Amino acid sequence: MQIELFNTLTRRIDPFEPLRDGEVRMYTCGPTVYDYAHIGNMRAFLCADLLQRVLRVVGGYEVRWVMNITDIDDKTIRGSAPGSPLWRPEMGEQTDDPRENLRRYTSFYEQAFLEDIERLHIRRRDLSAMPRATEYIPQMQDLVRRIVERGFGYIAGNSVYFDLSAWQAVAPYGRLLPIDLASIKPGARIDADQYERQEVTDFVLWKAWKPGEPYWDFELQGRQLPGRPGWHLECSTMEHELLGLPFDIHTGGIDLRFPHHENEIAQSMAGYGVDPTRFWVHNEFLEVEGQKMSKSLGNFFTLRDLLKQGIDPLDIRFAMLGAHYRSPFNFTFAGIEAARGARKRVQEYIYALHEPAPDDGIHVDVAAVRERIFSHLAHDLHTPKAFAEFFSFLNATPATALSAESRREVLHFISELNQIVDVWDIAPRPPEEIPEEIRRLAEQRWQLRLQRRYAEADALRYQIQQAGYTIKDLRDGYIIERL
RNA sequence: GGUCCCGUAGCCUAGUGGUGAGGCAGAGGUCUGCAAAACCUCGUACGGCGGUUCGAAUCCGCCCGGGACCUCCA
Repeated sequence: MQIELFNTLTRRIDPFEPLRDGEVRMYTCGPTVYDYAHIGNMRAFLCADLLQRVLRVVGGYEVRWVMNITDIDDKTIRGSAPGSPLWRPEMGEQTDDPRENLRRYTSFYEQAFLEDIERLHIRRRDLSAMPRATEYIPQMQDLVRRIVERGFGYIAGNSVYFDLSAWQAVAPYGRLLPIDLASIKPGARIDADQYERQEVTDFVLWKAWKPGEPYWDFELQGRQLPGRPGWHLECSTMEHELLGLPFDIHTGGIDLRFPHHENEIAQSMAGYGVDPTRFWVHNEFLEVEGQKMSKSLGNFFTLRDLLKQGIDPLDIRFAMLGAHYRSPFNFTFAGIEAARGARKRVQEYIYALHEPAPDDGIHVDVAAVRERIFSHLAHDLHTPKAFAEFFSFLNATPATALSAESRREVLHFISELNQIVDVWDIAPRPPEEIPEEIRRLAEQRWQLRLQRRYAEADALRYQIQQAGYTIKDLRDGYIIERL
């Protein structure tokens, strides 16, 4: 099916075709591993995951998906510095080597991140690579060298900067977000990489070493410039190395449009001579109870915070997919509760599809429903419309009324849909592990009930409920379920 | 201060000029000894005030509220 995507570059929904036949190359700006990821970060990765799954399942493409790990920047350096309050015992002992400390610190949070995304069913197997920035230092240095050689970079104070005015003389800048060009101050430089979005200025490509910080040797134009890469540089380099330029789709949070992605474009074009990607896909932010999520408001959550509260990560996944990726998603606990109920309802429907069908079961046109739902997904990942369509179908088509053949077809379709949504179990209802004691009580109750000794039967049911199980009476028997 | 987005029934989420939107919660009903589950039925909502129009949630203006980027905790 033809996929269409909103492209930040063109500001409209464009039909998508990969540059190479049948294969989509896609890059996602990954986490900076300085702390546990929060649910706002998670939304961005979930949106990317949705996109790559829709490309595979609806578009029928092979997808080569790369998400980087930023393991060198101000925050990771600060966190791994000697005496840092952020250092945790699980990271081991701090050493005399800043680079080794950085490695221990970031690998701890990288591991935590991998665990987090796995819980949200962002599958490691779908990612063809998760490169760490520190493993591509020589390639980054090569890109800096290219940029300088072509006259778009210069050395100043042992750092290397991108010469924005030289660049603007030959190419447009501000393609992703209209930038007020008048605010550009010629020659002004920015060193900070704390997601530097200070001003439209010459941004740093290579940052000079400061005592105590990790550094890599770098020789440029006969000068020794020990230091580390600037933030924007890593993505430009790793895309080039792992996907090849140009590639198809670049995703990230909407905040990264400027300056990060804008600078990425400038670097890649200036250094490699290639406009790196054709589709820029940006997801909107997450809010909490209608407010910006921030530590000062006390509404700041990591995924782990929510798991501690007993929330099922798949309910979070389902809730987030319920909002369109270009709309703000309002995270509320009531919303998660609603998602839980809706998800469970579908799960029960799936279980019911596995049960024996009546002889007079009705037939449904599954192909038509599939077509409608998938075309909503194909049209700029419109999950809300797809879900509305899906639930309308479920409402109109009770599982219990379906013929055996239709049940198979519906099940097959839901299983296909679940290759994208990935929050349901397509298998039959798993047998409950019911303790012998509970089974005995339930059987006793059933016998009492057959004898119409209801008061005694109810007392037993109450006892069973206290033990955490519930009885559902059927026509000729009963089932026991865990509460 | 500049540029821009949003405000939909109790709660979420779609919908950009002209029948019904989807989910959760809630109400009534069928079934059941009772219940649970399942199934059926039920909600004329569009922040406020003006304006344009035969007709506005949808367009325009102002106001209120939330958010984004431009000036580092996404």
